[in-house]
Amino acid sequence: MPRPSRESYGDQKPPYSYISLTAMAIWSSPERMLPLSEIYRFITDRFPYYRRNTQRWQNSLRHNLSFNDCFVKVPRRPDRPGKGAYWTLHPQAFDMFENGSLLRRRKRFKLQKGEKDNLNAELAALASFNRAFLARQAGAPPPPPVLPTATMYTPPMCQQLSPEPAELPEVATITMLPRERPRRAFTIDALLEPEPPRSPPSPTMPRLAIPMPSPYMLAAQRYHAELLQVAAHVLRPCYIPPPPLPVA
DNA sequence: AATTGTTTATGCGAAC
DNA sequence: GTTCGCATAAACAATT
Repeated sequence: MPRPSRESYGDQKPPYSYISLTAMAIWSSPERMLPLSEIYRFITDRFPYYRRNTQRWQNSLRHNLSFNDCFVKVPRRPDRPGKGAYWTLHPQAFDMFENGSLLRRRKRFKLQKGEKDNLNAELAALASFNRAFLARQAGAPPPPPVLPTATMYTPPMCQQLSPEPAELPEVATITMLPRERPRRAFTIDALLEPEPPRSPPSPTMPRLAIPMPSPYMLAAQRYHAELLQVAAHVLRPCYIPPPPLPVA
C-alpha cells in the first residue's frame, strides 16, 4: 500500500487552503520568497487538481495574498527585473500553523495598525532605495531617497553581516522576531506527510524563547546587505562615480 | 493587452 | 445566534 503522499490527491482537491498552499510554495523556495507566477507553478506542478480552472483559483489566491497580513509583498530587487513583486511570509506568521502542520491553522494572523504602518514604511523605503539604484544605473543623478520620517534607524541585519558604514542612510527595518520555533521540519515532504500524533496538551508546556531569524529575515538580510553595499557608493555625500562598467 | 495587485461583497460551514 | 476562517466572484487599478 503506497504511503499517502502529495501525489495521492490526483485530481482530487487537496485539503489545503490557499494560504497553506502559498505558504508551502514560499517555504519551498531557497530564498523563502517567490513571485506570483512561481507560486502558481509550484501549485500546478504538485497538485493536478489546480491545472484546471486556473482563472478561478488564481484569482482567489491573489485575493489571499493581498488580503492576509501574513503575506508580505517585497519589492523586486533592481538587479532582477521582471513583472510583479516577490511574496514572502511575515516573520511573525511563521508559526501560523499549529505544530507546523499546514492543515491546522491557529487563529487568523492580523497585524496591528502600528505594526502594519511600520512594515509599510520599511517596504516603501526599500522601494525608493530600488528607484535610487535604478536611477544610478541609468546614469542619472540619484534622486534623494524618500525615507520614512517616523522610524529611522539602523537595520540590525546589516550590523550582523558587515560593519556599519557611518555615512549610510538609515533604513527602517522589520523589528519583529518569530514568536516561537516551529516544531516540525519545514520541508515540503515533512509538511505534506500526515500529521504526527499531537502531544497531550500540557498546561505547563515550556515555550522556547530563542530568537531565531526566520528564513525571510535571512533572505532579507542578504538582500539588504547587497543593496547597502551599492548604496554606500551611490549615496555617499562626496560621491565620485566609478568608471562606467564595460558594456557586455 | 496581459499580468499582477487591491478591494468589496456574498455564501457556507465550523466554532464559540 | 454570532463570529470566524475560508472560497469565490467581480470590479477595478497598476504595472510591464
